[in-house]
Amino acid sequence: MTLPKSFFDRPVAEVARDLIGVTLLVEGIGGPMVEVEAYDQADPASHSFKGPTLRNGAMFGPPGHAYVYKIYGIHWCLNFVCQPGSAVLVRALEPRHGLELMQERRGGLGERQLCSGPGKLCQALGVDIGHNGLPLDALPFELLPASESQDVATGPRIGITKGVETPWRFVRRGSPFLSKPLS
DNA sequence: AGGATGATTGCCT
DNA sequence: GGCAATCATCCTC
Repeated sequence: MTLPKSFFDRPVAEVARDLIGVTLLVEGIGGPMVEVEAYDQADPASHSFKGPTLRNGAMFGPPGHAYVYKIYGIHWCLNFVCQPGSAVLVRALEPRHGLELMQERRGGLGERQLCSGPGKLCQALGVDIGHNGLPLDALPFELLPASESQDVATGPRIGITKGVETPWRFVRRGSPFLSKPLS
């Protein structure tokens, strides 16, 4: 069964860690997540740091919904809203379901390059602003718990200039599908 | 009303 | 390793 909204109504770093290994499907396309990052309102790197705005509105809505935004005018990024002002950015997953469609959307690339980054993942899964605010416990989303315990490692988040000291990047240790090695 | 900027990616040297 | 692409949002005047 797909994860209930209550799964997200917890401290964001805890949710982020527990999401490693959880299978994310959008219209049946996706696979187990191997890299996520946590952001909360006290965090200067977070979109929610300065309070609600038009863009980040979903981050202040109820837990268990999607927050989608466009970055650099080009790429979409998918987040899972947790407690108010906090969310988990989905950065990479292991392509397992719907490989053919993912490759078509991404331009016929190898498996390693299909979902190894937040923008790539959204392109491969067909996520865009139309998904902003949608509940995560209903179609087109499915979130299926991992069947085995996961070897999770943490490190500094990618691509931020503030809040760099908060080690809220969570990865499946040794996964070949990360956006970057842990370092 | 105008300008700086970004939780990125891919192409070029 | 360096940098351009591309634009809605947000902040300042």
